Amino acid sequence: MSSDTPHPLATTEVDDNLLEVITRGLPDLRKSERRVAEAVLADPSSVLSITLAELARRSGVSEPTVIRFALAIGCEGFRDLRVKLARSLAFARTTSHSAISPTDTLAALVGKVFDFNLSNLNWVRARLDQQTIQQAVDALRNANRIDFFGYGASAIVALDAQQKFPLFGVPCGAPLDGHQMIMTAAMLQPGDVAVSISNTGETEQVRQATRLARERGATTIGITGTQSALLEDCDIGVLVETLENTDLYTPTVSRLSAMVVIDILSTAVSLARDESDQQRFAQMKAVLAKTRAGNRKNKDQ
Amino acid sequence: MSSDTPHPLATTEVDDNLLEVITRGLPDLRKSERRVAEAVLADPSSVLSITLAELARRSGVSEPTVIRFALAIGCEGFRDLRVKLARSLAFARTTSHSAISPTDTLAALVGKVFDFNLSNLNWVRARLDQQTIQQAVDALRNANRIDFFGYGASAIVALDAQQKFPLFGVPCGAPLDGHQMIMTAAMLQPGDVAVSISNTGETEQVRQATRLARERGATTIGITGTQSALLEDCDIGVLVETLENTDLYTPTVSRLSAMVVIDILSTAVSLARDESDQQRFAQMKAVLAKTRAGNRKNKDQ
DNA sequence: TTCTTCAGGTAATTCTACTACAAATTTTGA
DNA sequence: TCAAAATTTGTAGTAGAATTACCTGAAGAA
Repeated sequence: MSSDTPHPLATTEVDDNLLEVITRGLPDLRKSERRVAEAVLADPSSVLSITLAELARRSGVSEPTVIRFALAIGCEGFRDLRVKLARSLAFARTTSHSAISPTDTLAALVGKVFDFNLSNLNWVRARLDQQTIQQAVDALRNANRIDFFGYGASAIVALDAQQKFPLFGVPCGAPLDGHQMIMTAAMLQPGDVAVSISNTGETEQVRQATRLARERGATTIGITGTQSALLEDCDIGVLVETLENTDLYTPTVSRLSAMVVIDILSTAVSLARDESDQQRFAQMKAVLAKTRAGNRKNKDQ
Repeated sequence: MSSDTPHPLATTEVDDNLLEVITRGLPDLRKSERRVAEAVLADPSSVLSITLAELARRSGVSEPTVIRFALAIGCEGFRDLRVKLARSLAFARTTSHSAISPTDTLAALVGKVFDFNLSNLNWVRARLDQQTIQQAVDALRNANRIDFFGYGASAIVALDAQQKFPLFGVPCGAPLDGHQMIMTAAMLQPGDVAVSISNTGETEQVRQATRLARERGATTIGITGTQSALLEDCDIGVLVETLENTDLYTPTVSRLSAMVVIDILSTAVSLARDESDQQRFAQMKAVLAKTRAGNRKNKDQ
């Protein structure tokens, strides 16, 4: 696909979000091409239904310039640009997610909440640093014991993590109050891993436990929503940049994002661990299923 | 959009998967249109890059027939078909060939997990019954007390919900073990609401508590991933249809989906409740922020 | 300045999507 | 059963969309 268009801005990976490619490439474009880029970014979804000539008119440039723009951002022509754009827009249909208002119908509200969460996940995906994730995976796969520290809203993420990781044969904990955290952290030793989760990265209880864990020689992984004090305290700092949460009514995004990151970590770790562990995992699931089928009194899922 | 193409197969909602629309509409198409449909279904992604004439040749029909086919399935022409197809394929791509394999690079894995979660949320969105949600909102906004029942993995969703709803001035609980659930349910009375969460809808502890709550006269809301026994037990049954979880390594989807539904419910309820409650909410946030700023020892977020 | 280079436009060209109409096929009614 | 009506499908033609070739003018270098 991009093999015959070796332009510097050509998309390197399979599905890079086209809008992002455009934004990133903006400075490298020529002046009038940039005008096209801005016109596209101003109202991306409309580009799907208008013609090349119309886009040229909107941008105040000639038609060939639009084509040159398309080629410059790694498309094979205007047709291809439309297809790629449609694909990119499929997830984040609403680029400018309008704020939720009390006058919204329920249908509108449902749409907005979904849109917001979807575009948030896209946002997070685009900004997640793979190297850091790799480091975290490496630390976790070799851990003798893993403890998850989360307080308040982040406690839920910690619990989620704690439910997943034991499946790979590593003992896990998720102490929920400050004292328990300290006690748990105090018991850690080299070879253990502490995963601290806090959206603000300022929660004192979590920070204390993290510092203590580090002093004890454990590897510390921090997961926060902003560059924060907690990340400084950690050996490995995973930054999960969520969409600005200007809206009063959707505080879920940070939790949701963190859970997806946890999902990635646990999946990667489980793949990295050796076969025997995977067998143990399958076995364990089988037993669980049997138990559930037997007396209908067991754990959900 | 579909207003000027009042064809019976026209897409009624925003984003129905086009491939599904085609499959569903197959029997209603005329013979030669069906040939086109089959050609498209045989290799959907290639349609994005070929011309109308080429598709006609592949299908063994004339060019106008291809256009008629496009109109028949609710598109506005071949151009529009390509755009809609590209959008649908953005999801389908993940749905079909997203099995995570041990040979995947970390980057591939990250992409797949995100893709899977994103397309899942889209899936859920398309299948969520607004009427049921409306009923749930109506019940919740008038509740004197709300209890969330979840066990195992679903306990996390219950906790999440329990963290959100008290903000609107209603006392909430989320008992986590079977005994506590029964005790809590036994204390409910008319005017109270019990929200039971279970992906399988078969968890016995949750079902027991739910039945008890209903006997006590409380309104019961069930949130499950499949049509299940639990839904039968409830006054209001919210079905959260997630993507088939064939994959061993991503059990998060059901939890994530349920959390988004909870998000919708809490947002809708908060909008529905009167001003005074909203003020209380803002006040509460202010106090929380002050406390955190003061001693740095408070709740996250 | 004059030459060179390159961004960007004009105009011509090709091809694509679509329309009008006619042929072919199927259905209906006597 | 056959002819008329209705419906499906193809042929041929066309508007206009995307693309290309080429030219102009501006900016920078010698």
